[in-house]
Amino acid sequence: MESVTAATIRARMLALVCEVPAGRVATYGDIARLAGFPRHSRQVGVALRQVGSEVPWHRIVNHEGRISRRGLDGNDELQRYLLEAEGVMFDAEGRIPLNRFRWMKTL
DNA sequence: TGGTTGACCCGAG
DNA sequence: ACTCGGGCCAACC
Repeated sequence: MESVTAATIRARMLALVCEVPAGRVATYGDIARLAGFPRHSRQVGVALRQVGSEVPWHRIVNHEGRISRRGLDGNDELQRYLLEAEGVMFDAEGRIPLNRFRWMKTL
């Protein structure tokens, strides 16, 4: 058996992010759970931070359906722009209705 | 070597 | 709906 390294987990998470189709979103927790590490949701954010355009990072939102803030930088506005361009809609509170847009992985 | 931070989540009250 | 506390751990001082 091969040992499960941090790099392995990261690669697996990123692979799952790539599976999220346009017009749908997934939460950090969803990705962590699907990767087989239910409570490692923070690591999804860590992984996405260093990745570039090879991964649709904008389809990942927090458990409230909101765009997670990164403090500085206006990339969160870009994220909303990209999602709306794919047909994802936000309510008046700036949240995405997860019951409608949440991605459910199909076998 | 050790403490703090952070693109998070969840249960309990 | 909100607060509080615990969990998790790579990255960064």
